[in-house]
Amino acid sequence: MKKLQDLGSALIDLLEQVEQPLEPVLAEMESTGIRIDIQYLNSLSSELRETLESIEKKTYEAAGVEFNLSSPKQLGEILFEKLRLDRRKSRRTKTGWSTDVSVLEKLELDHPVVALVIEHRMLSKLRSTYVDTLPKLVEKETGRVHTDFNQAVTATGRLSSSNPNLQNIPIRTEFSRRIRKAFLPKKDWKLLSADYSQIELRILAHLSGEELLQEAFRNGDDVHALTARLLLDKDDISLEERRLGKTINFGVIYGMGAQRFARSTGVTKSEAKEFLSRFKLRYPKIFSFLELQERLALSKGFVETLLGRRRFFHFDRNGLGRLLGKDPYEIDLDLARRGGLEAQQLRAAANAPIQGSSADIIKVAMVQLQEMLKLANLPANLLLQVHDELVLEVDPNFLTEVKALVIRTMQQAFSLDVPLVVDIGVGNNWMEAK
DNA sequence: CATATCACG
DNA sequence: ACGTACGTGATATGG
Repeated sequence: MKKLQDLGSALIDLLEQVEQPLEPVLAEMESTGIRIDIQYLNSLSSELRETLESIEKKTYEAAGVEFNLSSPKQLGEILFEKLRLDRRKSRRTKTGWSTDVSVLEKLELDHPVVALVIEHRMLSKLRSTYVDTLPKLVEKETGRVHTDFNQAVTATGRLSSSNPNLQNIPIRTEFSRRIRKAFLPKKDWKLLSADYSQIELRILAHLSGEELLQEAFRNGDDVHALTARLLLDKDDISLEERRLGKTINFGVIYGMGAQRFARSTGVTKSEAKEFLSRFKLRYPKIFSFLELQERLALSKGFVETLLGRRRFFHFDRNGLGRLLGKDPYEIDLDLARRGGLEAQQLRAAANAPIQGSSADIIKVAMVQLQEMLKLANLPANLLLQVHDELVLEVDPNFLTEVKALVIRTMQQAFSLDVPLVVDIGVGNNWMEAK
C-alpha cells in the first residue's frame, strides 16, 4: 500500500474500487464453471480422426514419402529439399525453414501436398487443443470445466485464462464453430453472450479526441467503411475495400507498418505507404496521440489507462533510458525507434492505454453486473470473460430482464466522449449465442 | 526445456 | 538499407 500511495490516488482507487471487488466475482465464475457436452465432443473427435487419417494418406501419396506431419522440421525438409519448392517464399528459423500458415499459403498453388498440410494443421490443432482436451477436464459430478482467471499476469491489465484457456476457444472457421456448440448453459437455461462493439477503436477515438472518428461513432456510422472512403477518396465502397479500411483501423492500434499492411491486404508496398500517410493526414489526432504515448514511455517510464493503470518500461540506461525526465516533445521518435527491440517496446507503449482501458471498462462492468444480479436475486450466472465479451447462463423466464441489465450495465460502465455499444445474443450453446 | 506453430481478443 | 502488429496460453516435436 505504501508503494501504491506514493504512485498516486488513482492507483489506490483502481485497486480498491475495481481489482479487489473483481476478485470474488472471478472466484465465483471459476467455481461455477461452464457446462460441456462430452458426448458431442467425443463424436467430433472420431470424425476428426477419420478425416485426419484420410488427409495423411493423401499427403504421403502426394509427397511420395511418409513423415510426421506434426513436425515442422520434417515438413520443411520435405517441402524445400525433397520437393524443391521455392525457398524464397519461406524464411530461415533457428531449426530450418519456416512452414507456418502464411508460408504454406504462398506455396499452395505450387504443389498439391501444401493444401493438404494446411487442412491437416488446422484440424489437428483443433483436435489436440480442444476436442480431445476439454472432455478430460470436465468435473464428473457437475459436467463443467473450471478455468483459472488470472488477475495479475498481463502487462496491460487484461485478464488471462488458463487450465484450460477458455479465452481462445475457436470461432473463425467453419469447423471451429462446431466446437463452440459444445459449450452449454445449465439444463433448460439459455447461454447469453454480450460483447462491446469495437471498444478499442472507440477508446482510441475518445483518448485521441479525433473528431471525425468520434462523430462517426456518435452517428452510428460504419467506421471501417468511413476509413476506406477517406483513404480511397470516394463515396461508394465495396466489401473488399471495407476490409482494407478495417485492416488499417486495427493495424494502427498495433503500430502496423507498410510492409505488414501490404502483406495482409494484398496491395503493393508503395500503395500501403500511400494509405498509411493518407490515414495520418485524415486522422491527425490519432497519430499525435499514439506518438505521445511513445514519448511518455520514454520521458516518464510509463503510460496510463483511463483508470490510471500503469504499464512501466525499462529502457537501457546507456541508450533510450537517458531520455528519462526529458520533455516528451523534445524527444526524436524516429531516432528512438531505430533499434528493433526498442521499436517493439514503443509500439507496446502506444497500444497499452487502449488495450488496458478496455480492460478497465469491462472489469468495472463485471463488478457492477454481479452486484446487480445479486441485489435483484436474478437467476443468472456470469461464466466467462473474453476481453470484450461476457458470457452468462440465464433462466429463460428472466431473459428479458437480464438482457436489459447486461446491456445497460456494460454500456454505462464508463462514460466516454463516444457511445459504448453492446451487442447481445442468446442461444442453446455458445455458437448460437454469438 | 527451447522452439515453432496457432487458437483467441 | 532495413525493418514493425499489440496482448495472451497450449500443443507437439526434438534435444
